[in-house]
Amino acid sequence: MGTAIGCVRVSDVTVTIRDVARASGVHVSTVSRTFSAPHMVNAATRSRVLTVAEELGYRPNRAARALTTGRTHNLGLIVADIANPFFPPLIKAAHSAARQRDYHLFVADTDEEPAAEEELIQAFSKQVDGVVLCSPRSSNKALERLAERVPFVVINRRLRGAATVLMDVGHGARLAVEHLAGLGHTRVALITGPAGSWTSAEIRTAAEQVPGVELVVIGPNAPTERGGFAAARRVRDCGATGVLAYNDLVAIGLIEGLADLGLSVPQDVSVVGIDDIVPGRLNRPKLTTVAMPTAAAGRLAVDLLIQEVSATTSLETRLVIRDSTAAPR
Amino acid sequence: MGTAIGCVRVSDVTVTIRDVARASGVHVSTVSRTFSAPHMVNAATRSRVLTVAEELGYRPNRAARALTTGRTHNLGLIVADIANPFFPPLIKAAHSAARQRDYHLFVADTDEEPAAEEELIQAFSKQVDGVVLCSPRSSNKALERLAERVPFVVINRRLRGAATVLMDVGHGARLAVEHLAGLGHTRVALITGPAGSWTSAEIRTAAEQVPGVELVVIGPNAPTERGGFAAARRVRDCGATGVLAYNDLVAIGLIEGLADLGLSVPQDVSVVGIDDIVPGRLNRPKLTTVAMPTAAAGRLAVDLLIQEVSATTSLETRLVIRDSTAAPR
DNA sequence: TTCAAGACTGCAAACAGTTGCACTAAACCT
DNA sequence: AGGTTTAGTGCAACTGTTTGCAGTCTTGAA
Repeated sequence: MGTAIGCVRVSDVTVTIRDVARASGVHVSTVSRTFSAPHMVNAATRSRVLTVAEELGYRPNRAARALTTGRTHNLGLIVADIANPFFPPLIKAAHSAARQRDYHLFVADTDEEPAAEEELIQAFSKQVDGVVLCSPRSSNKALERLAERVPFVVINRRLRGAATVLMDVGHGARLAVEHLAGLGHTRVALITGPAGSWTSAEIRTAAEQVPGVELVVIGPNAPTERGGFAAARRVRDCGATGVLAYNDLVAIGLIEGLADLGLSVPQDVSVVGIDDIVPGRLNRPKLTTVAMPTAAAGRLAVDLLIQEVSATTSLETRLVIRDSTAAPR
Repeated sequence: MGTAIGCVRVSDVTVTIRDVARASGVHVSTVSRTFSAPHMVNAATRSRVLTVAEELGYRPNRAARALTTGRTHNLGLIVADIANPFFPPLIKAAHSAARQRDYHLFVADTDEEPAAEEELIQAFSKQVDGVVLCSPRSSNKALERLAERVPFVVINRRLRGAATVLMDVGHGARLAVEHLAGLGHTRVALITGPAGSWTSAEIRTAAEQVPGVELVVIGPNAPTERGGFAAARRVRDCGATGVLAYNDLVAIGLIEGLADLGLSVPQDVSVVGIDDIVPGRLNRPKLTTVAMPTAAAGRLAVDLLIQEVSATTSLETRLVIRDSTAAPR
């Protein structure tokens, strides 16, 4: 303890509150208060303690503090796949919101496995004041049980009893189909996601409600570029001139698949994606898409967590029109 | 304390080692040992304690443990920009390596500000066993000072005294230029990065060493899509038929800029990028690029940190040939 | 049979802070 | 002047866990 094995650290001097107390001639409790309740200590004493602390290089030990206060000033963030372009903007925003209030952020990746999700929440529980869960895959029952161990807020899933941040994909999907209709497309294909996906159902219900367009549902499909690529043939065969894809990756794959069949976008087929991830913006043609407010969701989720308010919010989505949609031939 | 304000938690029962001890009729130290040194406790006692612990839902409190052991089983990871497609694979790999050894990972984003970097290391110091720093921007002096407070390993920067993980861009750049030369390109443009970038210098030196090609250096440029877009005109004017770009974003922007000028890739100009980020793989044409082993770097950095070995490693890069390069007209 | 060596387990002191309570002195109010 | 606040500080107990030391009980060997 103290002396590390292998790589020996030069100065293992860990300055504690007691060192500061001794050096500034006050009791430890006074030092403690200068940091956690400054108004309770005399201005002169306070500044003396502060300078001594500065000199000694003292920094309060948050873990030790957590032991008595019960608040760690840490938050957990659990996503399905850090490397999925959908998440990084969310993570970044969550981190920034957390930092602003002097919280640190644990980030974890479940690799799409529900079991890992529960395991991680458990493991975090004592170490964080709360966790934000993105599109959790665990069962309601499991989540409700876990909610007793640690407060959390859920993004992109309805869960009674837990604070919730939703992004209104349904609205976005309707906008997308209306956009296609407005351009003159009357037959629109919907490339759905995996079977049983909440988002996919949401999109479909909304899309079906747009008057004046005939909707051809193609699916289920893998929510990936390959999934989109594979769907190209069925799109061509169904005679649709406009397509709404489950997400941007699918849209990008689809465009490629269509190109393989000699169809170009947007001349022959118009394609709109969902999510507004970076690769879609850089794609050629630049993807028309439903922008999901991932950054806002991340920020909001940590704010809710920190303020311990239990609300359910639905964030607006919007349609970003770029180059992959045009009037039909 | 205990009772949360605002959102009241149902079961605030935090089961401690003492509860388990009482319920299983042994001393706390025995319970402690069944978890942290199982071989020291009798098999029968151990299993009794374990079942009781399980029943009560006991989980050791890592923060409390850290207080005596000095090891938090937490790691910090600091990157310049979480949302930059270069980093997520690295973060994911680091997380996975950490999890494998039962460590948790704090992730932080400096927003490209050196000050934030130092601030974050400070803030982490008591809470982690070490931090991995990606391409730090802080001064050597600042970093050396910080190294006394917490062990760290640096990715993508040489720093004496600190464990280091490098990715050999130079070698990759040479491979790229050789690839172009092999295709028959004799005049190759190099789109450099920002002035003063270590990577950029590295790339240039290596590229210059390839015999048989005339290198035209264009730069400095912003390391972004816009930077690449803006460089298109100069590429056309210099008469090069092959281009090595500072990174994939620049390459993608460049391809777009060239298209704007009526030049297509790879028919008129061959372009190779560096990094191998997802948007490059999804781009059309699919980008030929120098793959940086970001995942390996993240994983290795974490391993070095945990094992407290102070080495400096250089990871191989390799050339991934896709569709943005071809023989010149 | 005796003694030493293990194998377990308990005791209590850390670890780095926070906080309710008690105490002192000064300031305020009639 | 005497009593009552109030501000500032110290005391000590507490947070959940680890760990060196010492004690007890077996076991094995001489």
